[in-house]
Parts: sequence; C-alpha cells; structure tokens
Amino acid sequence: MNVVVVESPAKAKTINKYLGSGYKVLASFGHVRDLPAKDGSVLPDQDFEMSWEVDSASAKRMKDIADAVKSSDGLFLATDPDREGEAISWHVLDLLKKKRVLGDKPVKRVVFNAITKKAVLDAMANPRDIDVPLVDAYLARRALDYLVGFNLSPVLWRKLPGARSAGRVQSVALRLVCDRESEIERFVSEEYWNISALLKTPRGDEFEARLVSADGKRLQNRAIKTGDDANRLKALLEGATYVVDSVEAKPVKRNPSPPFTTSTLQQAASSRMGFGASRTMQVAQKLYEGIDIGGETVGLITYMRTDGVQMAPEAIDAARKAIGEQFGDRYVPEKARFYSTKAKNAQEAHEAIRPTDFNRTPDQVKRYLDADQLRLYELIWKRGIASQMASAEIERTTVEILASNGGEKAGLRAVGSVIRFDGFIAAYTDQKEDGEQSDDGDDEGRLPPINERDNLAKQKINASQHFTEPPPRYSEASLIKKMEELGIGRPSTYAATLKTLSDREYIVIDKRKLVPHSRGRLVTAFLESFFTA
DNA sequence: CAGTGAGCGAGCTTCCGCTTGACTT
Repeated sequence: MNVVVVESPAKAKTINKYLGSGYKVLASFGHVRDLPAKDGSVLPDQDFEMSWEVDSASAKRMKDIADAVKSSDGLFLATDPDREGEAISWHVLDLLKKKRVLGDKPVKRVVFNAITKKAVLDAMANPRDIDVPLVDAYLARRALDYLVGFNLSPVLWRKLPGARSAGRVQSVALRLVCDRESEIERFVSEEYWNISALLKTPRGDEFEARLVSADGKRLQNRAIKTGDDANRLKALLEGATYVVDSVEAKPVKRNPSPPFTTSTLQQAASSRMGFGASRTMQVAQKLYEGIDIGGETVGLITYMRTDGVQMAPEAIDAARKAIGEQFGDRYVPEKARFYSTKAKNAQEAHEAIRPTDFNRTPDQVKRYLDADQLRLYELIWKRGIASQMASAEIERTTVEILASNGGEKAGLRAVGSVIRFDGFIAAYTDQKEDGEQSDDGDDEGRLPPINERDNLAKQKINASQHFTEPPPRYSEASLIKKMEELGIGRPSTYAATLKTLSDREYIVIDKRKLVPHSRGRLVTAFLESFFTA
C-alpha cells in the first residue's frame, strides 16, 4: 500500500477512487505548519533562520499521515502544482523525517494538472523530486511577509493610535482605495456637448446620427466645450440638407471570454447578482464539496480558488458534445478554444472554474440547490460552456452623412449592428460593472435600410449638455481585478484581505463601493511618507 | 484610618497563504 498526500479532503476522495485500494489518499488540509505569531520567528542576522510551529489541528492530521506511512510501502507527495503546494510537500516530508517513520521507503513528488482519471494516472507514472528553488521562493515569500508585517504594524501602534496593521498586500490594497479617493476629490468636472440629428430615409424610417465633423475638421470626443459652440453647430444643422455619403457593412466576429477564475467569478457574481466576494466563495465552496443529488453527493464544480483559465482536454470534449446537443452543431466551432492567462504572478496550478459535468444543466440540478447555489452554478455553467462555443457573427453598418448649409459643411455618422449568428451569446454575454465605460459604443441597435446618395429629411436636432465624471470608487470586484493585475494577493486571500481592511476600520463598504475611512487614509499617508522605497 | 487618585509599568495587538470544520451568536 502507498500513501498519497494531497491538500484538500474533497480531492483526496476523488483521487482515491481513481487509484484504487492499493493507495491511501490523505489530506493535509493546506499548510501543516507556520511561523509562530511572535517576535523572533525569522532571524535576519542568522541567515534568516526560520522557526516552525505545528498547530494542534495540523498535529492531528500529521499523526494520521505518519501512522499511515509507517505501515506503507512508499509515499507520494501530491500537493498542488504551485509554490505553496511545493512548500507543503517539503514541510510534510520534513516532519515525517523528524518522526522517523519513513525508513528507506521511496518518496516521490507528483503533480496533477487536472483531477481526471487520465491526468492522475499519468502523473503517478511520472514522479519527480521536490523542486528546491520553488521551496526557496516560498521561504523568501514567507519570511518577507513576516518581516514586513511584524515590523511595520508595531510602528503604527506606537505612532498612530487606532491603527492596527500593515502588510505587503493589505497596505497596497488600501493605498489603491485611498489613491482613487484622492483622484475623485481632485477631479474637476468639464462641460461638453453632444449633438445628434434625427433623420428620415426616403422610405420613411427614422434613425439617429451623431455629429462627427464640422468645417472639415474631425470633432474629437468632448470637443464641443460650450453652449455657444453647440448652438452655432446646431443652427448649422437646423438649416442643412442631408445626403448619405457612404454606407459600409462589415462583418465583425466576437469571441467568448475564457471560463472563470476566482477573480473573474467574483467580479461577475458581484456585477450580476450583487454578491460580495466572501459570499461568492462560500457558495462556490459548497458547490465544489458536493451537493446531495438524489442520494448521491457530487461535486458540481471544479476547484474555486484558481488563477488558471485552461480546461482539461476531457472537459473540452464534454463541453463540445454538450454544445452540439443543447444548442446545435452550428454552435460547435471547428477547433477547440485554448486560453492563456494574462494575470501577473499566475501559477495556474488548477483548472479554470467549470462544471464537473457539462451535461448537468442548471435546470436539472435546480431542485437540489438553494437560490444562491443555483444562481452561481448557472453562471459558471453558462460561462464555461460559452467559452467553447462558436464566435458570434455581427454585421456592423456605418453610415456617413454629409450635411450642407450654404458653404458650410458637417459630417454625421450612424452606426448600427445586427447579430447574424448569435454563437456563444446564446449562452452567456459579459456585463459591464456599473461605472465602467463600454469600450466601443456597442449599445447601438439596428439601422433601417439606407442607400448611398439617399436624401434624408431632418426631423429634429438634439444638443445635450454633459459633464465629465470622476473615476468611480472601487467595488470589491474591481479592486480584486486590479490586485490580480498587479500581482497582489492570491485567489485564496482576495476575500480575506478585504475583510481585514474593513475589520481594521480602514475602509467601509457603502452601496457596494469601497470608501476609505479617515483612519485608513492616515495609515496610507503615514506609510507613504516614511516608508517609500 | 480608609478611601481616592495620580502616576507608572506590564501586557496585548500584527504578516500572508494554504486548507476545512469546530466553535459561538
């Protein structure tokens, strides 16, 4: 019998099923030891010597593992294929050596890139040794976090009454929130005008066109600054004749987004359902651990703390099959789609978050789930299946219109788009979070039939006054997105970091927006002025 | 003589990242 150590108990169960009775798969439940939370856990003057402590819960796990190893033929360390996973294997091995239960039994390190039978069996057949540089990277990361946090926090206690903590991640996150607040306070709103004309085609259809040039000059966005300018242009248009200069129809393709990671799931659940980051994670955890479906407990989704966007080949095949069955063959693209991550620091130890079985539609599992679970599962199922569906085909029509009034000329433009084939949109479309600008003015509808040199009748000229708006405050979701871009924090800590900031009363969440408290701004100002690199 | 209060000193807080239950409220 061989012992296999993984991190999560839910995974242990599945993997044991794949490996059979010749193996005993045990979970470490994450890290098994850590630096004691007191002075002197890292000694910079003694070559950064670190002392480790096993807490009581971990001691129990380690005893179980040691007992199993004692009566085994060998040990497979199968913790996650990332920096922290490598470290957990290293810690477990070190503790087992200290317990003297290994003897000369073979010890192997294996990594599973997906929890499928094939991936697990392949991995078991191709073991390696512990990756020492990766463990060193962990040791440096751990020492640094300790040294920063446990030196900086006490300075705050002494100098800023009420301030309680600082750290590599939380202080940067806090600064992002504070910097945004300052930006909003400094923001000076500017006036601008938009001008458009409601026009009628010879066939009697009305549509709206936007003023884009005047006197032979292109009007940039927000180029019309004053009401006087707007009135002058409006007067020009009021007395003008209109003729269609060109009509151009262009096919455009739109591709689906990759399946969810922790960060994108938190963003989507926030903008669509108003879930906070912790609520999303709690519900996802339940779906991952398993739901009782007619007497059988099944995990409905893959692991929910991940920065990977890739799916197991078996899952891609299953998705393509399900797309064919549920949407039709036209919706299955010729080739499977492969995604790669853009996030800094991504370790891609796990697959993207996807349904474990694409055949289990939200409708089928509806009656076994509570409201939150159903909504989140539906979101994950749709985004997952959409990620392997055909592109949407859109025809975008651009109509350029010439307005002439005596010797004065102006140009107007109308843009419309028609979905020729909906493709992945049949399952899922992205939604902007409130406050975000749509990037390409994609909200236009369809245009009536229009031909070149058509004369158009002016119905009405609209001039509307606007003011530029300050950037929006961060939401939980948009801050997490920013942190991921910057490589601050990890999927397992995004929600926890936000909770720390509000527990310390550095920030407060008001209508789902993050507003810094005076205490938070003080801490940020203090750190900025005294601890700048 | 007993109760009050000024003044002093000791002890506490804290990081990030990986996992779930075992606890309260």
